[in-house]
Amino acid sequence: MIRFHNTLGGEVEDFVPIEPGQVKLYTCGPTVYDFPHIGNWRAYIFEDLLKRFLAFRGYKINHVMNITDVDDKTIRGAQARGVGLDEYTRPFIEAFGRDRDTLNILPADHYPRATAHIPEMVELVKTLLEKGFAYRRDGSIYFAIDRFPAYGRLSKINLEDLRPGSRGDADEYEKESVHDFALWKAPKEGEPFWETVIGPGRPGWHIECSAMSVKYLGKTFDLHCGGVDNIFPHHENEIAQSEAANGVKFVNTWLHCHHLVVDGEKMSKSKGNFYRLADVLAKGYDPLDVRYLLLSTHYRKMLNFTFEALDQARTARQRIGDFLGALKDVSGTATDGAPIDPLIEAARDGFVAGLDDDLNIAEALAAVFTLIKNVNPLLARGEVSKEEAAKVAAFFAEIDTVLAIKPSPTIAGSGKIAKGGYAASGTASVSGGGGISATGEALIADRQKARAAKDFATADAIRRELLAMGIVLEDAKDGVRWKKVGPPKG
RNA sequence: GGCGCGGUACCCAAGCGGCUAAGGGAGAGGUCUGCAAAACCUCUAUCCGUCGGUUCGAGUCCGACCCGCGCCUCCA
Repeated sequence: MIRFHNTLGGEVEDFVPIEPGQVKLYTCGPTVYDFPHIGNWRAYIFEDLLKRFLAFRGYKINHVMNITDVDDKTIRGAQARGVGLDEYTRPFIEAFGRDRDTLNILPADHYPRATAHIPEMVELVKTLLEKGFAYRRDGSIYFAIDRFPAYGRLSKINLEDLRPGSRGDADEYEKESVHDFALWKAPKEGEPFWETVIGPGRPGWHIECSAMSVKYLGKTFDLHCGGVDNIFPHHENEIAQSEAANGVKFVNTWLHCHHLVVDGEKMSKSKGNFYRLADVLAKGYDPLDVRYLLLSTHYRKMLNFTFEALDQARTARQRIGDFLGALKDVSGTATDGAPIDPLIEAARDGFVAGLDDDLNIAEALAAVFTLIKNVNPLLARGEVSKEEAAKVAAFFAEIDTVLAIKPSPTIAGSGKIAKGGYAASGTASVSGGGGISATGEALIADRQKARAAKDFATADAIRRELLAMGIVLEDAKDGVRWKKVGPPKG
């Protein structure tokens, strides 16, 4: 039984989907006014883990992720650049897709864009007006919070307790109550707007998620995810709009992932600790090492991003890669060592039990590393048969449908991924994915010749040269193994 | 002020009432190796922010306190 911590109620509870075997999932997507930073990716990777694990447990998933392509920031950005909204947001949408693939995140089933769903939003606002939950003021339409008594249930907020914030937003005209929020914003000079039956204007921030989720998932669906900062007001407002309009429960389970901080502090451009994915990759790190790091801390815990932690993540992932390489090299037939099957089963049980428990990734990973720890000694003593090694490798392939931290064939082909290759003794013909340059191959071959001639000075010089190229050599009994490594530690 | 999160070894991080406190990284010694690397073996928290309490028994429950952090209408 899978259990999740539901923000609504604040407790870990059994997960029971509305339709057996099916999960309807909505995750808050990017506002495409800029490139995402690694904190955004932390959230998307958490959602990917969630999704992959649900699939692993046999669920079919219908995943919707919105693309917010009209809001204050996209409008401001487009104006500043003197281009249309569509032209302004397009590169960010494309970059989002690229980075998502780079991080091995499965695409959603639907990526509805706000600008493509104006009629649905208008319809929803119309319903709210008709039902008396909304009112007009100076061309804008607001949601009247005091008509929705359940307001504040998700975030456990009492409106009276809210610290009165600065109310200098020029968009806010006269509202009945300070906390009422805009469903529809009156047109302003120079801003894009739509002519609709509820009047000209553009949608408020929250309405798109309510309108698009109902379209693709129905009035009530299973899971809604986002960052903790979305709890209030965004998700609170979504609940108010959706439940007021539809008269039924909006979402059964809310999952919120905690923030990522850098060196213990919130990322900010002024502090110089603000990283986008490209900034990290530019330092030579493998994107899947980044994925591993962002994945390996429980989603409800604040994640402190440091390059030291990234180095540790890389090493941990390397240990898995080395282990898989060693499995590949097993050629022996049989053995009377300890049986492998129980070790694999124990690992699988631990892995599933961990993730079943509100995605306890640490427990799941511990089970995986324990398997490595148990099999490596057998490997070292030559007590693993080829068949057994294949079984262990198959297990890793199985769990990697969830973790997705191993080089995938497509990305490995680009040669960016640290992956063990293997060169038969003396020939340096490399096999296996990962790719290595022709000069690299030639150097390995030269070094093998030098070693055969006991010219160790030359051999070591070549090894250093390859290291400078980011290639580490490991001399094994039956040949030389190479792997690519990232930037130097420290 | 309100709501919430966290403080477990040198670092990261599980455990949340009961065997010798997971796992990863780093470090020390050893085996293997031409040397390395990887792997293996051994070691590295009598103790889980502090002080009380409950209990036969507490990082694990209760209370108080001390730190660090997040949100309170831009924000994953």
